[in-house]
Amino acid sequence: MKSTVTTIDTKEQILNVAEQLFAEKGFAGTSLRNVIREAQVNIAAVHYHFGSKEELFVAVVRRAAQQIVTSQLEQLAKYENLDEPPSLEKILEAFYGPPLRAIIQMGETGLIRAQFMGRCRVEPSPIQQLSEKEFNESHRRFLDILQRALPNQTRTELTWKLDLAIAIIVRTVNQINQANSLIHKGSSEEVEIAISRLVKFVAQGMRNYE
Amino acid sequence: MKSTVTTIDTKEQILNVAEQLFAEKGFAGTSLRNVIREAQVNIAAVHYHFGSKEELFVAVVRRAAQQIVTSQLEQLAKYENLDEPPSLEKILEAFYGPPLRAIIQMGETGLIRAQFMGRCRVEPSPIQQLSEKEFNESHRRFLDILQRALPNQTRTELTWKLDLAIAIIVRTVNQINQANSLIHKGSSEEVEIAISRLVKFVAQGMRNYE
DNA sequence: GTCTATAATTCGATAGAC
DNA sequence: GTCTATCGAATTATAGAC
Repeated sequence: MKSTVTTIDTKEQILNVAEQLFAEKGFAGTSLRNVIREAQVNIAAVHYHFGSKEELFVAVVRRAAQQIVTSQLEQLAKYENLDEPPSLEKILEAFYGPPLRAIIQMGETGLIRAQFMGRCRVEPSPIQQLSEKEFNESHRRFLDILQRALPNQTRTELTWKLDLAIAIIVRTVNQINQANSLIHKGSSEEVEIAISRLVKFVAQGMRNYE
Repeated sequence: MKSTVTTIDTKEQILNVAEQLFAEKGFAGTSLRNVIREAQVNIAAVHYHFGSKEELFVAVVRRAAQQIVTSQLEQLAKYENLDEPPSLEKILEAFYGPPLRAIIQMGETGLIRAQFMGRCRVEPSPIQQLSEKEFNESHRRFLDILQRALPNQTRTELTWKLDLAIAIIVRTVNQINQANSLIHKGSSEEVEIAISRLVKFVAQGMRNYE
């Protein structure tokens, strides 16, 4: 079916360009004209495939979030059914490792995705809410297992610590390739070192309590 | 001089409303017409007092950043001329304490300021650069004294750790009053507890190295 | 599914009267 | 210093031909 292929290409082309521009300029700072110019498609194609600017944004969020969440939960599943809770370090490794490796492996596209996800967290209502919804289940399950690994800490305490852990990974991936950043786009060994240092940095802060 | 008083009121009124709208919607998401409607001033007044939308943004940044930087450097000055470097905890206390206390003391206005400063960090070029410039000297001096307190760590390592420390304080103040957040707008005792927990959280991660 | 053409708003900025 | 009026450009979205 030639027409189907063409459609998918057009849709994906729009999604890719929209993700990049939303990442760089935010929702309000990106116009559909910017998107269609770079994607080399017609303005009407956006409305035909997605309906509106906001629905286009939701589509971009869905695609990005699902990949991250799926890889995280895949790692987490190994631990959830064990009698013994895993160490805090293993949990953080399951949280940080998959998205970081995926982003690095994707190259330039990964950096765009990282920037996009970070921007979602500071978008005004209702854009931010649309994106956070995609992570709800993942965050709840990570909190559950954190609770088992750190039984002396309250749910509230673990919640703001996980929130800070997210802020840290978001900032880290957004600083990739910046001067003096923890990670520079490069070898997979460098990524593993960065992950272990991030895990160490955060684990120290999370374990501490009172 | 009545006219002077009126002028200052108009300028400050514009600054206050602009800070709130920039904080909520970002630079691109805020129109000058939104500002003048809420500030109840004339559209031409904005251009008369500030010149352009971008110059208005710079004026808002200046006012917000200078207050934070001044209070931080005031604390830091006590340590810079000592022979013995202060402990890591004391440095972080000087970094986190003054802005956090100021924001809490300002009430609703402080929350807006916090949101605004957080948003500056994710604005696209050249907006972000305009705001980071205001913090350059402060960050350099904090790095210098961190270097003395943690002589075993490289400048690069301390740089990304300070960057994460900033990401943490930014996220924390932006989550004030959210469910399960570390701080809820309230008593000054609660603020001091929050500061010490934040310091503890970050100090653990920063001290660790290799 | 893709295109052109255009409707209907909204934007930043300015000229000029007061 | 403040106002009205307005320009020129850009925006989202849609109608209708192909």
